[in-house]
Amino acid sequence: MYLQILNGLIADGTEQLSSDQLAALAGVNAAKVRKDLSYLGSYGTRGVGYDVNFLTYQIQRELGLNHDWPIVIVGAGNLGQALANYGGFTERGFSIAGVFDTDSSKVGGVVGGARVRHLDDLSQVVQSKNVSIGVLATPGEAAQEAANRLVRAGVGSILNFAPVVISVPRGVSVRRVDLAGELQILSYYEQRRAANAVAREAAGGPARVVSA
Amino acid sequence: MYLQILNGLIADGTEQLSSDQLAALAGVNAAKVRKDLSYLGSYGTRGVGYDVNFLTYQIQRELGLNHDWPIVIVGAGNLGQALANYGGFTERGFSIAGVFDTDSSKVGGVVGGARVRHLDDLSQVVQSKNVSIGVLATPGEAAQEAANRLVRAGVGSILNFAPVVISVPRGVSVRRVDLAGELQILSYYEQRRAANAVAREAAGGPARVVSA
DNA sequence: TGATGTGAACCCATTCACAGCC
DNA sequence: GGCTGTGAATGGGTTCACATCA
Repeated sequence: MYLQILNGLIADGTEQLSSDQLAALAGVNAAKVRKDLSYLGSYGTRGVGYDVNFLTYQIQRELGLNHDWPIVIVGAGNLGQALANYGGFTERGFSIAGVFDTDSSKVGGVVGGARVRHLDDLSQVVQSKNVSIGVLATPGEAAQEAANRLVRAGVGSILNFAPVVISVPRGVSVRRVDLAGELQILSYYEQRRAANAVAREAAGGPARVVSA
Repeated sequence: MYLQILNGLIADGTEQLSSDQLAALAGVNAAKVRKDLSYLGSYGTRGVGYDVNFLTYQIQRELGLNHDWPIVIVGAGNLGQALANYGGFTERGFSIAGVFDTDSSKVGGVVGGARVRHLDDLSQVVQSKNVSIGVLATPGEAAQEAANRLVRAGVGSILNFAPVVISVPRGVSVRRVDLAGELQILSYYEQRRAANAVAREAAGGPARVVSA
């Protein structure tokens, strides 16, 4: 998140900022910002703040973003196509080494400027292009099998967009993005908000509102 | 996450499960599962476990998922189109009340079975269809202005897919999904894994591997 | 016996508060 | 004076351990 905010500041031309300012932008405590950044080293200047460009560079280096990471996308359905077309990945240093599917009506088609290949070719591409990150964008039913294939092919990390929890061998990292789940969380807030509104109306007094 | 796992179990036909089993599936501690579920009430049976269907219903009710939530999608680019086409939202009770854009080349087109409308019509749709959740899928430059419009239209919660942090008035909830950011986190793991592999090779001994 | 529900203990991220430095 | 960097204090989420009950 800090990195994203810093990128925005660079675009604006800002060159210096204090932990206070960064904290306000990130919506966190200033002490937390300083503590977090202190784990990277002492890159601030007392009395002045942090140099935006330098700090950005240090965070990128720590995250391993100083070189390109090739990724593969498994699943060329709605979501897979969107992710392949989505410029945000390549913009931030993740090149798409291949898009894969098992559906013969999809294989051979072009998505995001690349031809869709059959999942059987996964291993070959992962190994020849040194891919270590895979994106899972299959339907739920196919997700576990696709994950198995990714692991067997040698991928070490999986970003799972499928609406199921997958299991992987120890040592493989998984992050799951549950798109509908995010909406569910918001619906919870909205339900609380609605309940509060009702309570307020009944009491005639002010009521607290749920906030993220 | 519990809900998602439970949905999978229902599909499998599982009817009972213990906190131990659920914990294993969720990758957490069994005590945590029991503590979490205890906040909903005492819906387990000592010596037996939890009834999958009943527990699912209780979680859904708590999250406010016992009725449909209409949502609007702002931004009909790659990501917006994908989200509109993505079946996962409607499947889980989020109907798409409208897709909006400011680009005249997109307005009037059809996405996800619905016509794309101009952002100027946002307020009208939000109010007539009682929409309280908005999905932001615009480019970064347009995100803040689109968020302002969502808030003005009366939306109370925003799911932000734009690659920037937006600010909203107090009382409005925002959740941000940073797609590339997720990959960045994985790239960090991979960098560590690579560093460990090098260290192991140098030492000739076993090395620890980073895991999520 | 076996698994839940929960007070108490624990642990670690967050915050405070201030010394240290520009 | 102003802001960083960090030891110490805090607070709350997580885990333990066991009373409780089917």
